[in-house]
Amino acid sequence: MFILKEYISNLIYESLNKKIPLDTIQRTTSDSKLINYDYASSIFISNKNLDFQDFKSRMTKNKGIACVEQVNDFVNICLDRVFFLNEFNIGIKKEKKKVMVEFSSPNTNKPLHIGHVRNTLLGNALSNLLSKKYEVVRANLINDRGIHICKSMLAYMKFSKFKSPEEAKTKSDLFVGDCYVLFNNAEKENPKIIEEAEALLLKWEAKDPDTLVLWTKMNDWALKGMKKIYNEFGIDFDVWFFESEIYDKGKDIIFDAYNKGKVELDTELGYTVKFGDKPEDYKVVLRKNGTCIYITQDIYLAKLKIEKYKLDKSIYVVGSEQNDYFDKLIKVLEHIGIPEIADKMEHYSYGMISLPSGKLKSREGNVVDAYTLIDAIRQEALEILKEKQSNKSSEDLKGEAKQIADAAIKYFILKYDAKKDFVFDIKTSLSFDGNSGPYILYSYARICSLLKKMQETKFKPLKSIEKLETKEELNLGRIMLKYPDRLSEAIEKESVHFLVNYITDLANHFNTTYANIKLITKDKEIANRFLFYTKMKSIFNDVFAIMGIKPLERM
RNA sequence: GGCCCCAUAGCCUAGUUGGAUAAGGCGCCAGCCUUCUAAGCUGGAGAUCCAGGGUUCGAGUCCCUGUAGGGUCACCA
Repeated sequence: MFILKEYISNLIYESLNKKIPLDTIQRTTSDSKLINYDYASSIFISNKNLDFQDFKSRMTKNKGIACVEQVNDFVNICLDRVFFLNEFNIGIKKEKKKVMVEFSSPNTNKPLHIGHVRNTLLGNALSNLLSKKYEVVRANLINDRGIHICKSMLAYMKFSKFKSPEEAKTKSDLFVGDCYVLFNNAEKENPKIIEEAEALLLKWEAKDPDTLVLWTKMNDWALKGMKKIYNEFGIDFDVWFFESEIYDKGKDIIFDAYNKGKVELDTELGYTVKFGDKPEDYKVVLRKNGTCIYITQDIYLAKLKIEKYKLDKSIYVVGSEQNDYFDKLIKVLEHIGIPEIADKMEHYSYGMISLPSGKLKSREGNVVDAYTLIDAIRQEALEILKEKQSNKSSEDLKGEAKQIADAAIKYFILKYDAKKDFVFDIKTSLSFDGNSGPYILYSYARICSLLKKMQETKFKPLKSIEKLETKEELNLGRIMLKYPDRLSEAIEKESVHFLVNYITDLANHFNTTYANIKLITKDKEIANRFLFYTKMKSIFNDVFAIMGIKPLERM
């Protein structure tokens, strides 16, 4: 697969007789201004003494270079798009590197909410994206122990009107979440109830049989619901870590570092790493009584991941509210003498989702849980389908509505730059027209339908594309050729939204062409177009696969 | 208060190592279905790119200051 940026930069470099360094040859962006060209370079602005005519004559000798012109101080290059389209195929050169992406990582005391949905879809798409180039291990860390779990358990025993989700006629993870809300309401009345939850945690840690039975039961309820959502979104994990199995590990690492003098035992704070003299440079890593805190486990897990799975990189998809925490975690690892672990860790931070009413607060039940989101959007999709395909029963349309809703959610979540916060308003956020999941799905269905209609004409097939028939399709070809560049940039920058924007742009131009040009005409033209739009379809398929969207052949 | 993130049309966003006329969508206005799928397409109005300074041939993009918003400052996870 040609990455044009590299390919052309190299040609320019060669054609200038290597008078300037390769890395100063830059592509200029502003793609919308390059409709007639494929590539622009500003080298002649910063290197006025270069001989353009000489450059041009060398450059045009290369295969696939159609023209080289000087416009407004830029060197614009147009390619023989047909030549490159025939060379074009999906797939990027693999690199022998192993990357773990940990994402989703839910607590088992409450159901997944919109914030987890962002995490999960983002982590999944990032994994898909990186697996184009690297070997990727998908990991999920289940936060299945701790005081918050005990709160739900206690409330279940004391306040729940129902014995089970079945009895309450509610989804099992929502049921657990309801218990959590019950606890927090009770705590407002009686703050001392927290002591009972703490007592329950001690019983859990002492492996009290009755407590363990209840804990197992409620965790199963929570996990069952979460797995259902993973399943619906088409998300799999290769590795599951359970906090309950590792929460008290990591002490040895701390004690070892303590013996080496890297960790201090502060009589006030406990076992502490001190990067500097000020209190903000301290990080407690173990309680003074020797019991573990969260970071103790994280230190252990960081090491475990990298050593057991022989990783070159360990990515954590975790919200931006934990930026400082991850900075500290990495610093601690460096400081206690395992920088080789720290070096491989990366916090993939993403922004918060808030509701029009304000911040998400799951303890008050002020959340959009994943089911509410999914159900609402499916219902909406079904209504639209019923209107458009009134000849079918609503049972028949349900499957299609599901897929459209799925695409709408995924597009909506993935189109944003991951690091940005956004406000989520279920009524207005998930659009079915314009820049949306349904829009790219619809464009794809049109391409499929077009190809099918073309086949029905029984045209004489060609081995390769011979020409692009219209100005519009020449432009489409230009956009298609950018795909490898976009893909490699997206991998490089770990930015899924590059591709979401790209595919929207491609869909946009395709629809323009479709509306303005009659595409099924003479045999010879159909033969060219069939190959051309088949390639376009493969780009859609590739991006859909990364986004985790299942395409529809018709809608 | 310290540290971190962010600021682009009425609204939501893109703007990929600084480059040509700041791009798309929503909403608004005017059009396009007897012809390959109208969840579509065409045209129009709408932007002192938060403010001020700096670096540069050139700044939405880099640097400084300020302002607004968000995050975070636990022996919570």
